[in-house]
Amino acid sequence: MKKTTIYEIAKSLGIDSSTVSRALNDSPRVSKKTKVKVLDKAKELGYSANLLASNLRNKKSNTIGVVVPRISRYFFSTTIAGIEEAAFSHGYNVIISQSLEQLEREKKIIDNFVSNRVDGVLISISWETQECDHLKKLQNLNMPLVFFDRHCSDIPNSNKVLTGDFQGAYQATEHLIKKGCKKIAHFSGPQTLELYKNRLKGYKLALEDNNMKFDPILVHESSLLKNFGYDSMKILMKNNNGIDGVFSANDAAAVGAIKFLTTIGKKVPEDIAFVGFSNDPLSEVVEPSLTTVDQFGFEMGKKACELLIENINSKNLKPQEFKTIELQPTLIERLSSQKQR
Amino acid sequence: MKKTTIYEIAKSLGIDSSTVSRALNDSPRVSKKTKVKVLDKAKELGYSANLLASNLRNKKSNTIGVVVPRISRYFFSTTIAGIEEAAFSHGYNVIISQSLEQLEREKKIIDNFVSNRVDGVLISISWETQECDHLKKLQNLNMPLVFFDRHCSDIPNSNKVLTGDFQGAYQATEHLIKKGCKKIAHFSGPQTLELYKNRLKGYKLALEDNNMKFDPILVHESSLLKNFGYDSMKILMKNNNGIDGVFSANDAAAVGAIKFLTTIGKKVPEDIAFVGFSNDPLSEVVEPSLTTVDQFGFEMGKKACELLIENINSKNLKPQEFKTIELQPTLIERLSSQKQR
DNA sequence: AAAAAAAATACAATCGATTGTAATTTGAAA
DNA sequence: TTTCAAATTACAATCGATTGTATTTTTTTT
Repeated sequence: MKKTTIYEIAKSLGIDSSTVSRALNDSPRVSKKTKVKVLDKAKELGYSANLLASNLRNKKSNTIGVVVPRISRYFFSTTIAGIEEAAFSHGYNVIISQSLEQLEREKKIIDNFVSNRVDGVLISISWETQECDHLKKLQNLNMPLVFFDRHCSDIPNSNKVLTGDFQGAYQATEHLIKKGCKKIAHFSGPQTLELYKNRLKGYKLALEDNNMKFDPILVHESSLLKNFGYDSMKILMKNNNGIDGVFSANDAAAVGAIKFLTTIGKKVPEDIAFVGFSNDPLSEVVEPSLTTVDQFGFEMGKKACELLIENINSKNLKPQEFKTIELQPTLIERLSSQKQR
Repeated sequence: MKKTTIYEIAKSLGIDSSTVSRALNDSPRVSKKTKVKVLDKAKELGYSANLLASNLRNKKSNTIGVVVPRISRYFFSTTIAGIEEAAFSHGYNVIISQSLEQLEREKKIIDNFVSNRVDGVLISISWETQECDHLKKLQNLNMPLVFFDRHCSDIPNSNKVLTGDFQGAYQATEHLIKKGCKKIAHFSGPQTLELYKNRLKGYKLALEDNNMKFDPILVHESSLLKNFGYDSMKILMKNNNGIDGVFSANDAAAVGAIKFLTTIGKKVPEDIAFVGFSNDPLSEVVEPSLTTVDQFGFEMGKKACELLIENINSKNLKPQEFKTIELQPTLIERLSSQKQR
């Protein structure tokens, strides 16, 4: 079942392949009459352009490479939906690979993207990614690169679309304080990632600004999976140190913690109030519903992709000025923080 | 920043490009000595094979096209994770596009895949997809195609990886009956999709096998979003027809329904027991936790991708026998169905 | 040392589309 | 009708890697 090429069209019409090519691309150098003939014949023969050939010649693949830690994590899948949306409307394809939080895999993926000559790369780095030589290589190759959500502090000159993690965390913590919490714990994520550092900083500053002292013992660092939230809460309760609020750097851990409290008969928010981060679908469903910080994953993906495409188009035009877009998150108040004062 | 080609390597070593190519591919026709020289020079010049060129020549893109209705739906993102896993380990790239449940978009995506000469296509069709000419076209082009989860009854001769929807639904319904439910409602999805038809059939047969009469008034068809579950439950309760169990064709709708019952003070499972479908993360978190049917999305994606790759490799060897793999789902018992008899 | 066999390398066409340049055709002006 | 510019179309090289065939070099055999 060989596919038709422009040569077949050309031969069967007795004209040259270059004319066929120009006709198909609606070039002004071809007469209307021939264009019609070519288009008709193309349809008749079921012609479908071979983009492999076209891309080779044009040195452009119309493809964007995306690296995420894990596709099935809700935030990332939303992000991808946004990327897909923007890419689709600009005529780009999207290759997606997951690093599974492994640096080695991430490197392989990047190499593969280079070999496939993607026009640009969107990445949210893995936990393990500390030195970013593989990404610097991209920049040296002059290949547009945009970070989203998780970036490399190692590379100052780069395009990024981030959440206002600091502000979000500050708001979340301040919200708990306003609701009357006196002793607030924090579930934090891997400190290799800037974003968790920033959420921690936001938490810290909100405390200080409200004359509450920051106590490292109240900060639990983990991968923030649900069961870690459960376990962290257990430990905190065992030490029985009068905690009455928790700001969790993600929703899953908060949900785990709430589930633990339910098992021991503690009330949320009366005994302990909660704020999470991300607005995961879980947060709306858990009992009581979880106050959280919406990160706008879809918009982030869309913005990141648009920024990348902008970059692709302006390639080599000017010494690129790097942009950092920060999407300001919004606190969504639900029941888990509605403490009576 | 021009990229190095085999010609540069060849020239700088004073040998022919064909030798370089063979050296890079570790062909036995090249001496070890030259291989070493070539490899060294390649590294020195930062050579990265241009797969656009290679793919054109080899008529193989090493890329798999995937169409899903919506990436951010948990089941599909899990499925994609499975696909990615299998693809990665076989050296394939994955292009992902979402139909957003629109036939027109689906058609465009397929055309694009053909133009990009993907080696095969994995698809879970949209709601709107009833006639599948665009997919038949793929088959005519001799392009391997595997359906997963949602397939086209229109195309009998095809490869599919499906859930045992009938069996799952049967089990779920029977489970409710065994727990003592006497009047069981069913939330069903769009009947354009085989899978919802099958879940309905399973529900029906389980009733009949247990001498309970099937009452169409108890079947609510919707898109199964959370709020539809909420609304359906409201309607069912308004009619006050003594329902004491619900089998929902997905988890979101069940969660919505449970949330409604909470607002009117009805108890789950005491007053009304629930079983959902899919084992969405929500199902574990909702209060009470939702008994559901695990669909093994990851395995489905992996299996589908492996089947596709098998197909790609055996292309043209034999008149393809079509396979349908059915993954048998498992009932996960949680609290929402633990009714006292 | 010459002949034959084997190993290594070079030449050249190919995948399918694009594009600068050259050649031809068309139509208008003289 | 001739002339010249404009509109069409054809020719040929190119993108970068692959591969069958031809040629050269090396090794083995006699």
